[in-house]
Amino acid sequence: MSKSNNVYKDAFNRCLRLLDESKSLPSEPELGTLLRVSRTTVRSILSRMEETGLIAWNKRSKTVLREPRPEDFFPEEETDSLAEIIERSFMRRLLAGGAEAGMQINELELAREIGVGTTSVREFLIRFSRFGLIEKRRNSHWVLKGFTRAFALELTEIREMFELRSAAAFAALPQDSAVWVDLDRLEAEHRQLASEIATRFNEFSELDERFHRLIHRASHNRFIVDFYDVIAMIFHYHYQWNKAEERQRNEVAVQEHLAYIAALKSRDPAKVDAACRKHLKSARQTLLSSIPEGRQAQPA
Amino acid sequence: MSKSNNVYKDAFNRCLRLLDESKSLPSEPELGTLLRVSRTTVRSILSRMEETGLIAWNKRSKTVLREPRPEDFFPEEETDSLAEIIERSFMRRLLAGGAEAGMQINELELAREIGVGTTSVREFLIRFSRFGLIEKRRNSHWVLKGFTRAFALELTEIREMFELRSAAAFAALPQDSAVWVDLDRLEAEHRQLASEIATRFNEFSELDERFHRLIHRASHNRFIVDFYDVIAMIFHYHYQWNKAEERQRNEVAVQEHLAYIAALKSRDPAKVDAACRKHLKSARQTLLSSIPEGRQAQPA
DNA sequence: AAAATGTTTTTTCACGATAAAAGACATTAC
DNA sequence: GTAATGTCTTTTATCGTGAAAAAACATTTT
Repeated sequence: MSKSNNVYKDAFNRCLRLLDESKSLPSEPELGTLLRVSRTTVRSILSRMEETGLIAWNKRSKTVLREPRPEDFFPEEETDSLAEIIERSFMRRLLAGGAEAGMQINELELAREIGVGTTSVREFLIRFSRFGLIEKRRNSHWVLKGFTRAFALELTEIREMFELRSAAAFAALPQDSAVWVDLDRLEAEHRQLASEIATRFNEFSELDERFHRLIHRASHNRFIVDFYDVIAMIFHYHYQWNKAEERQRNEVAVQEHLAYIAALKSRDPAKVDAACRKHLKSARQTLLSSIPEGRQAQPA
Repeated sequence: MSKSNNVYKDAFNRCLRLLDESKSLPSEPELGTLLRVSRTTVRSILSRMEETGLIAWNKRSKTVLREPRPEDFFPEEETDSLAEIIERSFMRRLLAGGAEAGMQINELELAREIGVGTTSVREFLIRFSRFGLIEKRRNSHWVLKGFTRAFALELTEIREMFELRSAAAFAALPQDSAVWVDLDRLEAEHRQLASEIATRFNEFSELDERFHRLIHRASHNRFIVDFYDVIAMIFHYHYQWNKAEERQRNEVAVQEHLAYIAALKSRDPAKVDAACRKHLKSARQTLLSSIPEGRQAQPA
């Protein structure tokens, strides 16, 4: 099978949404930049749009002929990259229980189960290993270390160390730095969300990530910035998995963020430290409370 | 070609060294544990040893017939894993200059140049990416970020954060913890090395790594422990590359380690902090002084 | 019956091959 | 002459395949 054309399909779908708004499309290179794909892919998209009667295409003129209909879109599941498919399958198995620490991971079995080649699974596992949840035995299998309380504590320890430092660096940034504008924008989005929290509470996780990434970037340290990928991954699946009290939790978190933003704007190190600690503490509580464990605490 | 039998060759060589000392070999499972390979590999080794007249092998009896000769050994270069070969080639190119930041890395070209398949190169790059020196453009090439001053500063910033914390945790460990015995042993090795520094200064880097890993382990945090891999990699190549003042540097470092060890044994947090800081500061200096750069400091 | 040896099966590692996607070069349009 | 389009080349992503190595199972030995 070699390679799926999900890049094309995904870009095609995104291009369809562009069609709505304009009566003619820009140049091929411009479209490529817009959709973040090469011109080769842009041309495939245009070809298909011409074939299905969406546009009339003649050299520079690309006139929109009709509104895109639902059936013009490629099915969502065909737009995912293999890496995404593998990650989802893997995380489902990991979180769906039966994933005891110490269990061994079989590349071949995983590949067969997901219906992909072993190479892709291997590459996924290597990439995934930096999250600290699996470990390779040289010349042999991978070992699952498990989504345990210990993992959550180790993760949050680093997170707290990094974020306190980043927040301090952020507050020390000169007044004319572009980040203050970004922060203002995020603050506005937080206020907006807070006022409509009853209906939009599930949009928090995306805002949360953007907010923390902005702060971490102030560290100007690639290791700190990259570590946020680990946190983001864990929280992403954590949110999907643990829906209990979601609205309540997010409402609290939004308020903590607003206090944290206010502290940053005050540029007073002590206030920043306090607000940051307070928010991180409750984030840790949330994560910990969602991990069952306690097994060793209940002897038979 | 599919797969080299370097595991077998390496284990064979190590087994030859075992031969020297004993007149008969232990059981197959025991040998497997000793050499850290499977029994399948052990049996291949025994077969060859029998063929080349090194041992007489009949079921449980494996009698050594003669001393191994130099020609019995497989050439050293055939015992390296592909990953090691690729890493060395890659680092040579990276450090041998001409590796400007921003340069793009071509998987196919690298693979051809080293004489290996693309899969191995891809997997290497993915594994290597966690060191923060390269970055992937989605669906496209890798970008070299370069072994720059900024890299060194970001790396040491994290290192210092982690090591100060680990050292504090170490000092707080109960007196009956096994680490104190390990520390005593390392201290003895340091004293030994210090007394013979004139001739053995090049053995320091290995001792250095073992010492710092022991300390980092006290953090009981996988992210801290794993981060030492980044440091170890950088220092490994750094030592190979920058031989200037090596003896002098190592002599200083050994003394700093001894002071650091004394501080740990005192279990006084303030002393530990001071000794740790002092050593880390000079480690940073050493690393920084070996990085040319200064390019932006000399405008045309 | 425990632990070794002997045999078979399964898994990992690495390759070459091929379609998708990117990129480079040549040509045309404004 | 700049910026687009048209065409061709190179690189990346993924698979199936086969040998090396591990692991599982069966048989012997002490």
